[in-house]
Amino acid sequence: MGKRVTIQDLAKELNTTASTISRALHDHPGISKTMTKRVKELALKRNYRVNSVASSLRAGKSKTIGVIVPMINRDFFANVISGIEEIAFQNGFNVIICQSDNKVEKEIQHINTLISSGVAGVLVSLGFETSDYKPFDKISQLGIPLIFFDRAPSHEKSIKIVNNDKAGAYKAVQHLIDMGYKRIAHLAGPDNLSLYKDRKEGYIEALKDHGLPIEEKLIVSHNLKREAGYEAMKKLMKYKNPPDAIFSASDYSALGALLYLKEERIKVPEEVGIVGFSNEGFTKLTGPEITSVDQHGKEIGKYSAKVFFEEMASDVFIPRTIILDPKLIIRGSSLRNKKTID
Amino acid sequence: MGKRVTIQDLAKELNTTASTISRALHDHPGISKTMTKRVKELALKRNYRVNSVASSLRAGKSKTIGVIVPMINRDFFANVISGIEEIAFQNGFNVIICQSDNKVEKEIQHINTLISSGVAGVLVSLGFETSDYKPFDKISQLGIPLIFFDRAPSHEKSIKIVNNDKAGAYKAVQHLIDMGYKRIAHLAGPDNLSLYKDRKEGYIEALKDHGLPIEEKLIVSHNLKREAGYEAMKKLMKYKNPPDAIFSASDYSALGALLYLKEERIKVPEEVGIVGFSNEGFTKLTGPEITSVDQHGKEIGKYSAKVFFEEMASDVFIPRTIILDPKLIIRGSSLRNKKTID
DNA sequence: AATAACTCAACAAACGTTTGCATATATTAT
DNA sequence: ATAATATATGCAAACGTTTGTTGAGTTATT
Repeated sequence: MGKRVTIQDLAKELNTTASTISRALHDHPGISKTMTKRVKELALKRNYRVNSVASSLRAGKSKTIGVIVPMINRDFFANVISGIEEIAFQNGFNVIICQSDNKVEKEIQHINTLISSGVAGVLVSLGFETSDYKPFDKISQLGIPLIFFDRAPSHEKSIKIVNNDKAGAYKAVQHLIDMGYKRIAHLAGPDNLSLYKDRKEGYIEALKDHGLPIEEKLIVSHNLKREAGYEAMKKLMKYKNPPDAIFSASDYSALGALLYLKEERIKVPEEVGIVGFSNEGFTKLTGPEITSVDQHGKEIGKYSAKVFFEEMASDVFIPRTIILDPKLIIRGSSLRNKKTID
Repeated sequence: MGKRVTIQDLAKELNTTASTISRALHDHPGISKTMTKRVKELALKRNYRVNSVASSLRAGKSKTIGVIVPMINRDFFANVISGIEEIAFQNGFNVIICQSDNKVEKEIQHINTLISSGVAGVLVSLGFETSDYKPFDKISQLGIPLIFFDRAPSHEKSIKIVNNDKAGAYKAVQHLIDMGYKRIAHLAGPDNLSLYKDRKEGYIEALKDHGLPIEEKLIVSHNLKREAGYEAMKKLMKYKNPPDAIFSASDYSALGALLYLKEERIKVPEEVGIVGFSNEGFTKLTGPEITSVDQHGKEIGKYSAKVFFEEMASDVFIPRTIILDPKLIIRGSSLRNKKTID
């Protein structure tokens, strides 16, 4: 069980001091080429690794980025994380990932541990119960860059990387209209998160633009889960005048809706069309495959990380929002021959 | 942009020293109740957070666990990580997650950064190209507990938490035999990872125990991906005497096989039965749903973390293997009425 | 009353790195 | 030859926490 090699050890072996070793390893111009070479060779030979705890302490911050997401076992978040990691590692940073499980108290706990561990920045996607953003202020107050992605606060005082959810929703609904669906219902998420609000607005706007009426009872708020989608679908189909298409703010509830319809032997897409949101991996594995709005998670992750590095370099804080345009992936659940009545 | 509060700040405010503050916060018996109370109140008021970088440096190790996995966008790994986090956070630890993307060089890079960041322990699931375990020795040599889970080295000198893959495979194949399938093919993973070797052995043993012949050409090695499963299935079905069932070491390739069969209008499970491995989320979303072997990832994660804490507490290293029994989840892809010939 | 025992808090060092400043040697200019 | 400059290295402090040791003050013991 060997003790870890430090620059002191290297210094002793070369009859010099820690400062010289440190400078040599960092290619400081004040150190001679020969010395630099000797040091680097010895460091390699002795398998020296910088103690980044010590260097973080000295520097006042670490080369670590904290990421808080609701959960990692969602394709979208897993992809975002991959994107973040890619950029982070390129810059010699590593990443601490925290799952909030959509719970406010866990978010707060994670904020505290991240601050304690001296992260250089924090990237957050909010849980959908979070409406109080104060706990996050602690981070900014300490001068730690704070960047929201995907699920961001509704106010304008932060840095956000988000999808243009409204445009995505609009595309989805427009597509359903193009396919000839007339009574399009919406499974909506909680309004306190702007992205769900935006999806709903996109839905409404698309209907309006095409002269279709907005019916309150066709908009069902739910918790985005499969079960909720199933129940919502059941409820909707019990109406005297049921919808002929569903645009869901979540793939999971879209799947729930699909499962209900299959149980009831209602044909998809012939009788009812379905479009989901997020392009989860499973959407191309169902029968029929589910049309969905892709949010290119990896890109969002990369952007978020890049913005963090920008933010770290600059010393003025400029709130801003970067909006990425999502893409509609059309699949079987909404692809029917257009039935025109007129 | 407020400066961070330190114990020095608190000490100054209470006309005492940092050591007293530190001890008070840790309920050291040598500090009076009154003093302890005063300190804690002030700490709360000033929103003091321990600087864990400093405390890690002082302690010689941090309260962080490093986790290296091939990728996080797999249900199994996502669940393992959830399990690890749960136990870690209970113990006041946090978790750094690194994705190796199944690349050896990334594993090595991650090992180095984890050592640099002074993690207290490392939990690893190997990439499937890793056959040289030496890079991991560095970790143990520094006295850092190293625990493998799921994809572990084949040798006996490490601590591992693994599934009883052989038993899982045996159950899967036995089930296929029970269902009346006679020519069962196996989509095998690389032999250098014990878990794939074990799955193959379970397959072979089950066949033997039931008096079925082992045919080399029914065992196809592949890279576990969907595309490979598709191609393997295509190849197998071209034989003059094709298999009537597939036991795949991966759900993804099982899905690939299923997709090929559907394309060819070969009925599952009537003509060909399919069983996968891992119980990925999508297996219950396909048509028909795919029978699979569940590895209860969350449990593995929890075990791994617990073993790490045990290991940290003890000072003798005892190589050991903890084996969890996987469970067969029977679904539509293998559930047919038994056809007996005899 | 003198000493022992105890309680509480301060002192100081250490963890490993980085960096401003000082110093010593070598080089060049005058 | 001497002063000015350049080059290369050493010294020491700092980051914030923890902890062994010391010391002052108080209470108990004889």
